Amino acid sequence: MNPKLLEIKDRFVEKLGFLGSLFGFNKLLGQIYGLLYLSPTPLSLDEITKQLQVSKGSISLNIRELEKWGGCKKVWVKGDRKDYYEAETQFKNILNKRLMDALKRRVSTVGEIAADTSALYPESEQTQSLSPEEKKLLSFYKNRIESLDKIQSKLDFLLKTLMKFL
Amino acid sequence: MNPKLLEIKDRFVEKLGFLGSLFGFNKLLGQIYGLLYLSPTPLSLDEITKQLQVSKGSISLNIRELEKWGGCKKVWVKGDRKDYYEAETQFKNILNKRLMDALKRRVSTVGEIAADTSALYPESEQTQSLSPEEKKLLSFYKNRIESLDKIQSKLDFLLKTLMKFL
DNA sequence: ATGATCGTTTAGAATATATTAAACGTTCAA
DNA sequence: TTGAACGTTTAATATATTCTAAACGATCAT
Repeated sequence: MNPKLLEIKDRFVEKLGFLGSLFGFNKLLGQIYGLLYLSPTPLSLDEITKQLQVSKGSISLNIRELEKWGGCKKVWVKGDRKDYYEAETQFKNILNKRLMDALKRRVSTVGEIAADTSALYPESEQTQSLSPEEKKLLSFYKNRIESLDKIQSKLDFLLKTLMKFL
Repeated sequence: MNPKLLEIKDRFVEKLGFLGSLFGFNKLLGQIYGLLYLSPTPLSLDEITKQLQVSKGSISLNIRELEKWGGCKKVWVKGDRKDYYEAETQFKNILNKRLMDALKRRVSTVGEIAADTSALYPESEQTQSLSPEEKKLLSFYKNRIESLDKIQSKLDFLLKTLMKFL
């Protein structure tokens, strides 16, 4: 391959690895995406392995992860047994399918914390036995935990709004 | 401390550690935030160390990180040399001050990749010496990299819109 | 059937990250 | 001017993550 073009590709792959790690993915996952993104044709595991100089196992693992996130998809190449992959270039799809799901799941965790913790609140009979300071502290806890719950609803709304824009 | 209340606090702290790691922070950072969030009064490094059973060094490191993200702030306690911290409870502030900055920085990285990589494009004279297939590949690269740049603008717009909602 | 070619799994090695304990510099009170 | 009380830094350790190489099962051509 022409050294100039190779340099572009390598640099791009490197940067996408960095971008991936910025977003909390494995660096290799980002690199694979970069490689597929700059490939006019689908690539097989072998080719990816050769181009990135990484073990087959790692590629196998990360490309499935990438697929799970909607970053690439398997394509069938006539007359070849190998699995071929191509990049999902519609960024909208990647965002919608997976990233948003993950984001929503994270946001909902906020609400789960409130639900989970409030299950530990003492029954009203038990509350009687608390000292005045303890009663005060308990209601402080309740207040704070409740506002966390409200935040969750807000974030939820924000996400839904955001998704309509995409 | 009353065991019932202690249990609530501990559970809450644990969950916030988990939440923190979900969002790519150090678990301890989340726990510290949880602890401060459920404390009616500001806490000193020592108290945090004692309550979380973690070394002073770790706390020092992570609380500064937390502060950097707008999750807590130092407060002055009259007559005490120690640093005291309290949670930032206005979630809006945390989001605005730091999380959004970080998100914007990440998004802008996408654009930087395009700028950085396109700096490697060969000069037009050099392009002459490329074979027809190479020329084709180069324009393919240019196309893909350009669309990445467009995505960056879109994301940028989305973020700005989102921030207005907050 | 046999062997070659796939992708996957896995146990151990390599690497990166988080944590501790101790040393350190500063500040302040005596 | 000491020394005690702070928060920070750091070097070593512990832990978690990532990666490799080899084993494996499945599929296909012969």
